[in-house]
Amino acid sequence: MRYWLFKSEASTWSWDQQVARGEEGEQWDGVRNYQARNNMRAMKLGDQGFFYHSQDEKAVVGIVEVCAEAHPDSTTDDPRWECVDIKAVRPMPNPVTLAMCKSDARLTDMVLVNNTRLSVQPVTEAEWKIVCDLGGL
DNA sequence: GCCAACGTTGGC
DNA sequence: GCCAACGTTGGC
Repeated sequence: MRYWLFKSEASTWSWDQQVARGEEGEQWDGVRNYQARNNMRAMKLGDQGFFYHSQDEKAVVGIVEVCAEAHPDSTTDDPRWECVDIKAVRPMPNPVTLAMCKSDARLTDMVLVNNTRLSVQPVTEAEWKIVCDLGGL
């Protein structure tokens, strides 16, 4: 089991929209970045991920699960781009903000803190537990 | 709204 | 294969 973080602007695709998709989930399309795509290719069914709202909220607002492994991105004909499907698992009782992550000495190596522009990121097990703890899970 | 960081593109 | 130019993202 591995852990990930999915970043989205709430105005483009929000946690509420993700929740509304239910068990069916939704493909995480539109990624046009090799690093992010490679991360998605590495995902396995059942892997867990954080759902992060960038721009306005800048916080981890929920937990998602990979419900389909990498497949072609239906929003483009370009065969280079693939995506996974994810479904909402549960909301964070208390959203974990970027500021909280930055100020926590245990999270200084977190990709979210160091590479703000990567939209699909790996999260270590230790980081996962810390963020879940901060979020009230 | 600005700007820094970073990825991608294209000319050479 | 290098590097300058450009576009995009996202924090502030």
